[in-house]
Amino acid sequence: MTDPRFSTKQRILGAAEDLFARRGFAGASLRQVTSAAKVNLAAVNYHFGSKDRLIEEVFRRRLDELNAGRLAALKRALANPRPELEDVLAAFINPALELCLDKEGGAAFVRVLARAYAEHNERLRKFLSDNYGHVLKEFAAAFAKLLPHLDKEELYWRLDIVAGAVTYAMADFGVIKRRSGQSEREFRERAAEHLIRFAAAGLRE
Amino acid sequence: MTDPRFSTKQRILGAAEDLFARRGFAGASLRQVTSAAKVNLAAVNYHFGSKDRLIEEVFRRRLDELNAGRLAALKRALANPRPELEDVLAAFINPALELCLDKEGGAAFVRVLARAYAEHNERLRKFLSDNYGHVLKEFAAAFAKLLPHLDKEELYWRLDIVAGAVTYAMADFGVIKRRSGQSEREFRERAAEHLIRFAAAGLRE
DNA sequence: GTCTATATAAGGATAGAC
DNA sequence: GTCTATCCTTATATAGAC
Repeated sequence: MTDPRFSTKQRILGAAEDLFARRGFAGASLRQVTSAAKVNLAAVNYHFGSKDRLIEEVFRRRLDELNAGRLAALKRALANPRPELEDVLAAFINPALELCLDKEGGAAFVRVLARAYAEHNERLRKFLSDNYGHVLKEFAAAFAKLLPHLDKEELYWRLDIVAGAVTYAMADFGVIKRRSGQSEREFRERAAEHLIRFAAAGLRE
Repeated sequence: MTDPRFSTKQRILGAAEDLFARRGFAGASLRQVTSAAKVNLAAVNYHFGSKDRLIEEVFRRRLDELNAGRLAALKRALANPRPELEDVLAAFINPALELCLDKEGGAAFVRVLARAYAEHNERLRKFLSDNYGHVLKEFAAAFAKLLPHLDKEELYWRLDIVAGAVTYAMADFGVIKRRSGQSEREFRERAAEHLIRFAAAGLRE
């Protein structure tokens, strides 16, 4: 009994994720969240203390796993004696793709992640940088090895562009719609393929 | 007297632009806007009718000029008998760059524009598509001519990726910081150069 | 851990004087 | 066109019973 996957806490996190994706952090109220989660309004403050802390927990719940997956995939890619640029890009992108496709609410979460960039919120930036900054560092080092013709500044410019393109594409902000008859999985996998090819070309240039 | 550039209406639009960029549409209240604009709270409803209509006017004030500039630049680029891919990309990007650099509040506006993508707001999407969709169509046609090896679906995928990278980079969502001693103009121009080179490589691939 | 009830602040919008 | 004052709704957060 009391399956932890459907605990009050998890239901709140799931509802918050969905509403933050659709309406933003300021746009989604705790009343809307608790109502969607079918829990009492007071439960948010009991379990999380405040709306800001709830927001952080929405990130932590997914990012711990996502970034562990990215690091593991990077390690596998670099186990190859001559890794390809595409492999490192895939190590970054594919775990996000799996999150989108395999986890309940995963697609909502990547949109929440994209919102975080737009927020420019210092508290949120610090939280993300403190907790997950090392992952970006490891990827940057791997790209640097594969692209020795780029100096550090040039490399960072391009990685910043790649990060933007990936974030935007994963969050499905674009105008391309899924064709009828095409599954969500097919659609997303195509998007990831295009993204990897495009980014690899831009990085190699 | 009564310089229209500093009218109550324009002051509200300027303050709204700044606050929407920094806090989002839901995150910035009309009280904050009118306080920053040094006008009375009731002035928003008098001049615009509602917060939603104010948001639309914030877009219209800039986008009319921005998109006219983009179309004019596209026309100039296509006047060349053998236009380069980079020229068409520049026709799209440079007017946004000028807006950022030369117009008071321009930098805030491009961030507002990026927020609009994240919103997925149907009302806002329809407003933007109705009023400025034809500009994107003209650019898509120009790219199609320059990239005959790409079928329509392939082309649209890539343009979607480019749009994301441009939006994200222009809104300054990335982690790269301006170096001390580097002017805002230098910094932004470098960003645009990198963006154009990167996007051209990804499109040609 | 979950509820009701409520404190307290802030939100958008408007009425009506000037 | 601009002001004050106010209506009404919604917000976050908490106190205290169960």
